[in-house]
Amino acid sequence: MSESPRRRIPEAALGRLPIYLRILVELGHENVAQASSEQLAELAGVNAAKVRKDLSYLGTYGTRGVGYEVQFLTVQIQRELGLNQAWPVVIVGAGNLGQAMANFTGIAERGFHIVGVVDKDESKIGTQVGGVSVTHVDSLTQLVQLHKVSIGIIATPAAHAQDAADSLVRAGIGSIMNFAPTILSVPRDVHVRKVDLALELQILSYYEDCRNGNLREVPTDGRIDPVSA
Amino acid sequence: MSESPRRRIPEAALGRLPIYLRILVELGHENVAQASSEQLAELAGVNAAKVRKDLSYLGTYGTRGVGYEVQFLTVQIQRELGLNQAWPVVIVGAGNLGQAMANFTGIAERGFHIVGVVDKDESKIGTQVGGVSVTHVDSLTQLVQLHKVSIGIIATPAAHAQDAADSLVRAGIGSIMNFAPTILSVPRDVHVRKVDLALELQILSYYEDCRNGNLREVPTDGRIDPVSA
DNA sequence: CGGACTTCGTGAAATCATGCACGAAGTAAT
DNA sequence: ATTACTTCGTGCATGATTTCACGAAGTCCG
Repeated sequence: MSESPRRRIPEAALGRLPIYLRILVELGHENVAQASSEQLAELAGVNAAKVRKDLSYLGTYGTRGVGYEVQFLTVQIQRELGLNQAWPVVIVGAGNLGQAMANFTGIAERGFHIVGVVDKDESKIGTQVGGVSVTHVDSLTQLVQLHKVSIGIIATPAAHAQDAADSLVRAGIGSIMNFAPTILSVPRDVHVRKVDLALELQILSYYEDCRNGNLREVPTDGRIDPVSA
Repeated sequence: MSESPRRRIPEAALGRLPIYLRILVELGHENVAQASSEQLAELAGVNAAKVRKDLSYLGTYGTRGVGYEVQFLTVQIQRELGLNQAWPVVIVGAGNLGQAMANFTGIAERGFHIVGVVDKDESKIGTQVGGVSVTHVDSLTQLVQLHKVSIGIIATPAAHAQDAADSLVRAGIGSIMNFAPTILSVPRDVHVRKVDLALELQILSYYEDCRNGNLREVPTDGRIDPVSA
């Protein structure tokens, strides 16, 4: 595995890399030079073997008997995630969520740059949101091409999400983060990640309902009976 | 219609039930009486066999040769998810995200009720957010007990998220939705779901980087070579 | 009624993810 | 150099999830 280990990283592992990255950046700020998989696992709330396996997809960057170099590993993960550039991002929908995303410091801190917020509602156009002024959705293509944007965020009501997606795709975007509770249909080569806030609450509702004695055999003990119908 | 054969639903399937539910509700609004697993799969963007298996965890509610009754199945999923009651919810943090969540209609539409928003910043206290006025975080316990709240949302900066979690746990909450990019430490019986917005963007960044032909060589010596296409 | 057709429910195979356990490779100290 | 100790990398077993494929159970129609 010396030359070109550009194997694809499994989804599950990929989803944890940003977590390790955040932890490493924090450790760096505290001037910690090295960290073992054990320590990282502790901070990430996972198993140490998992940390090692996840990191092994990037290459063999650890030192046995010592651990990982914080600075070095930070850079490797950033590079792997494509974070050695500032990605320009557009937001479609200047409602509460769109505004929240535009103002979200965590996004800017991690190297994403909101270059535009568009909406179809005339009353919102011209208002300042997160340092940019809202423009009409018709300006999307222009915006995308001008700033070479490849990531779009859909923060519209569900009813307009597919329209928003179509506009983004037409404008030439390659990846979409979708907050609307809708299954978008997009060309195969466009990547969509959905974030469904109500869905998350509904899952919590399930667990709360379980806890409240509405019995469903919770997973605390391990063994499950094959109950017949 | 045997007595509830409530075996535990696998996480993966549980995560899709809210999607089926949304689709069924929509179909109901369009006065569609029945739907096959094929149709549901199409609308949910998944495989038909998966739909059937997922639904089979609830019981055998389909009719062979016909499909599923939309109204009936809707109710069954709601019941399974514990959505036959309106869950009161508190939000900790009245920043952009907290406000967006408080105002988010999708949440109210699905039977969740924001009964309070708290913050530690004096300047925010008293302001109206999503129909309630922001109170001090010290009033959390009172709020939780008064409204019998069991679900809390953390929308604070990362630095205060653990404090927020501690307060919620002390107040007696059982489930937490955490927007802060932090691993919370909570008692074992408290359920946490994290929603990490920057993380999602970082994953999109990875795929965009792949798409851009950035076939990253992984040098074992640590040299970083910014390969451009 | 019977045969053609539809669609569910589910065992079994295939795929993916996790966690253990151990050898390999390093450090530290004598 | 040797011994003791640490910690990585990974093969392998186990578990979870997805997908396939097919029998079972229903509808429809002549």
